[in-house]
Amino acid sequence: MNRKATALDVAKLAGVSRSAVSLVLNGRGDGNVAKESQVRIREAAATLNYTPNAIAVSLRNRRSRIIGIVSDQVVTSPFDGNIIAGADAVARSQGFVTVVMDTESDESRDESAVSTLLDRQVDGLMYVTVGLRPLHVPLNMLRVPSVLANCFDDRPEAGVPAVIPDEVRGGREAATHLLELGHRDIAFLAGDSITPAAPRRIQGHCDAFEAAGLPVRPGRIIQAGWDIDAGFHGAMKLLDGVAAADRPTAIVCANDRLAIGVVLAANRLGLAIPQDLSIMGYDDEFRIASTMVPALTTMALPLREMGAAAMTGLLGELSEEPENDDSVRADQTLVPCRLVVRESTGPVPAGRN
Amino acid sequence: MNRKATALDVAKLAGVSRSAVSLVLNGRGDGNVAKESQVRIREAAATLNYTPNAIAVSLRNRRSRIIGIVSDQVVTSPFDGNIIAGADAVARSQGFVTVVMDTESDESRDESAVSTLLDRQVDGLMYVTVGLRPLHVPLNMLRVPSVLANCFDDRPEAGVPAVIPDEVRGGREAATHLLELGHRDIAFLAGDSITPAAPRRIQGHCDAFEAAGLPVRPGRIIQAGWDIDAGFHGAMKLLDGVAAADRPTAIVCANDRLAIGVVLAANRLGLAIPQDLSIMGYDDEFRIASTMVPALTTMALPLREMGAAAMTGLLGELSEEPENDDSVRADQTLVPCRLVVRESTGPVPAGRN
DNA sequence: TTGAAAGCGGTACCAC
DNA sequence: GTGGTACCGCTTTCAA
Repeated sequence: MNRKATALDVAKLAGVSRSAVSLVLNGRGDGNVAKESQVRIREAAATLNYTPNAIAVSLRNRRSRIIGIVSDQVVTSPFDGNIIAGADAVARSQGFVTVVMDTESDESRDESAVSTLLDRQVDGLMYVTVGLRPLHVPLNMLRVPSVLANCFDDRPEAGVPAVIPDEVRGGREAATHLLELGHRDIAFLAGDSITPAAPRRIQGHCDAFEAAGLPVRPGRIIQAGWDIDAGFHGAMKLLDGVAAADRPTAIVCANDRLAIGVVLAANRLGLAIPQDLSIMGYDDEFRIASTMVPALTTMALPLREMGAAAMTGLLGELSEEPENDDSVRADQTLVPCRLVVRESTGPVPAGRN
Repeated sequence: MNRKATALDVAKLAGVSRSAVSLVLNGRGDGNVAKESQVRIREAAATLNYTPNAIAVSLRNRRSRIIGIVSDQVVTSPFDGNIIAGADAVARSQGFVTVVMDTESDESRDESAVSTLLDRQVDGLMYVTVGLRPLHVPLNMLRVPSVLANCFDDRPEAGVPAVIPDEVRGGREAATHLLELGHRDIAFLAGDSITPAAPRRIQGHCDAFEAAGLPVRPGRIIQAGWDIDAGFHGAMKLLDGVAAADRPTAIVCANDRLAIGVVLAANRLGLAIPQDLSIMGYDDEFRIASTMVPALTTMALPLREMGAAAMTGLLGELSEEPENDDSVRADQTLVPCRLVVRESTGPVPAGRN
């Protein structure tokens, strides 16, 4: 538990100066330090188990190689941890470390979280949210290069790039999957519209019908909620006591938990899945969608990819020439979702196409 | 985006020296700096929007006020983020910041994660796991005060304190809840025994029966798995085609997802919950247990509390006199679980008690 | 090729 | 009370 070795210790042991140690260990030894010295330095460093003090390096270089991540409740929620995981993997691969501050959805803590991070001299910032949503970036976030993941600032002047899932396309491809299976009467169980994810998925859903030249039956888009019970009750409304010919043959849900509720309802009503009813989820929630009975066909959110893309962009910005400060690029990168076909969807029942 | 103000800037503006600024802003002004100067310094700091550079402070004080957290897959999993959240809340309240490195369950990355953290000069370390499990603490972890959360090192000489849930008691109280409702034939659906959580919960289960002077029917403890499908198939084995008098009247599951599977099966078999069958979960998984249909009675894991307790202990150790280094306290703190009664459990069906 | 020395932004000791 | 100054550990320039 004795103090860690410093560059000076290494220098002494190798019989050289600290400068030499620094040069060699940073790969700029050739042409500056004699070959023999280099070897001795390397050996000394190894025997002393020397690694540089990152704090001191940060202070000296005025770059901490720390990326601050502010999240609204990613850490405590079972959902989007993968965004952070994806981001962190990229950061780590480039010698960065991330420190995340979770505001637990208390927006009044945004600014102070960013301040704390700024005081720690983070080189860049990333704001991550659990669900897709618009927000006003904390002003002090603009002090360092920043990026938004799974959220966006819709004020055009904000100028912070965002990486978000292509929800419209996701909704469209989900519907298309079912249309191709012959379904014509498809219901959509949405969550509330507090997050723009729901309306966008619905938009895509309708787009698919329009492209197919088919109408969306009125009353088939139901705003229920996001949880199991909402799915259950929504499904009961759609199915319970309704004549077979008047039931939708497929239900697409705005997330996998809704889909669980729908399956629960179908089981209770004695409907076989997918023979009598096809069910789709959304999210491909870890260990939920794939282990359901039946396993859920779902639209996977590209969480890891989003995190990775956001971090890659951010780090890229950091290494660029810092001349072009005010080239306000308010990009918005759309990452496509991934259709995962499992057992809960199948051909439309005979006579209903 | 201009450079941040430094203590020197403040000193100049206030017409004093850096030392004075440091003293005042650290609350040791009285008795050292004239009242007027104090005011001027505070004003100057405010107008310049000065906050100290944490990196510089760390270097000088040789304490970074950073706690490193190594997790096996907490971040990406939907489970134990709350351990980290609880830990982080405590850390933040004392001016610490946490940086978590997720090894994504690759144990070979343990050492390097710890090294990275150590290079960053963390003041302490915490190791968190998703499921309760024994482990060998990475050796270099012993270089700074450390704590384990939801895991433990069973080598007596390890000497790293651990905070874990009281699983035995949890299993006992779950069984007791059902026994009190009159159930006598209770099945236990366990996960695999890779994690000691399962055997401990089973242990508690059997303890409760023994305390009640009742036998556990043979074949009623089933090792299934941890996911929805395992619950489904386990339940089918227990219930499908079995005479009513020979069916268990209650099933307690080793987690909430197993319970979902059991409900799914019950629904399919036309069994009403809790009238025909009581079902218990374990974990009180966020937005799962409380929104199931019916809402699940479950045993809540004290995740936040564990994280908070672990961090509190760790920070306490940091502020203690560092004289008593080798007082190898291999404590193990057991945090009790919390019974949450909802709708999925009820009195035993008539004639089965 | 090498080493001395100047900071990076603070803190804290020590004369005055 | 006050300001000068050494130092935390490292990088980098510059003179020898």
